[in-house]
Amino acid sequence: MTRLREQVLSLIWQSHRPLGAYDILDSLNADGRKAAPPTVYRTLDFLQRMGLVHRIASLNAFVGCTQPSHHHSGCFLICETCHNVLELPSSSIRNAIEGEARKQGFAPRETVVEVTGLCPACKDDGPTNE
Amino acid sequence: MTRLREQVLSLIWQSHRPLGAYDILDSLNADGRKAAPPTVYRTLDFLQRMGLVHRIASLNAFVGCTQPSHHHSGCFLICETCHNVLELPSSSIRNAIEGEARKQGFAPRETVVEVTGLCPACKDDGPTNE
DNA sequence: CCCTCGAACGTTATACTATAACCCATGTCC
DNA sequence: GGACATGGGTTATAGTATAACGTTCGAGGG
Repeated sequence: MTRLREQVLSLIWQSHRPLGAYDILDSLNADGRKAAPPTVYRTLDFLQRMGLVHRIASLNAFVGCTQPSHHHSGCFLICETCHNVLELPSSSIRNAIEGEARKQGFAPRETVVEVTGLCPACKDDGPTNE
Repeated sequence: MTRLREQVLSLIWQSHRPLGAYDILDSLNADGRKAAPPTVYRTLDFLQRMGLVHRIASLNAFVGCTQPSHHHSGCFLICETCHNVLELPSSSIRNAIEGEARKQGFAPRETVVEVTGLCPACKDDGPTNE
């Protein structure tokens, strides 16, 4: 765990919503570091391999993992209004999906589950928040 | 359904594996049409709205829908070796996921389920195919 | 001690994906 | 025939990601 990696992980954790790679890049540079895209992507790759960060494919963005202990990727609820992301543990869903895949003779390696919609707060606020 | 839309849909159907927007663009232009990216993206948007085409978020690519009758998005098994994609109907999985989301007070609008791994053929071929 | 090697990161350039904004042609409906 | 909606061409640019190579530094072996 180097200074750079700590710095990126901390940025991601502080945000509580998905950050784009270039958001991270800008923060790093605002912070005095002279970084270019490969630096950020390499760091994100590392953090993903460590299970500390997830990539949200629907958004091309990155969030902190809420349960770094389990390495499995989660199931994400993505609010279209406030852009917060909630990670569900819900390995049962994952198991169901991968079981279904195996029934087809498919060998699953990684599973992405991303639900887009409205989070409780934004749903109740009605259209005022949009 | 215009000529352009038929042409794009036909390209996607003929390929049986995800096509990038720029692959489609190149095919169109090889075919005599003078197209630019917005033309392709607009057409893809239309075909998605019609439920004829799905976007694979993990790949930034597009596949034909195998069941255009049901509008819901499917569950995709993506082979890392041969790049074929199998769409599972499996609305039960979708229901389970969205039920789980609603339990959290979340109002789901769209759900992405993408499983990456090895398809039956590539799994059995072993590493020879890689 | 010096050498090698690998990991981490910097640097430059470029590839790939997607959209904004504006234009014009055509068809429909009153 | 004028108003308006739709489809699609055109130009430019924004946003996301990687290739390829260089530099530094520390660990371990001879």
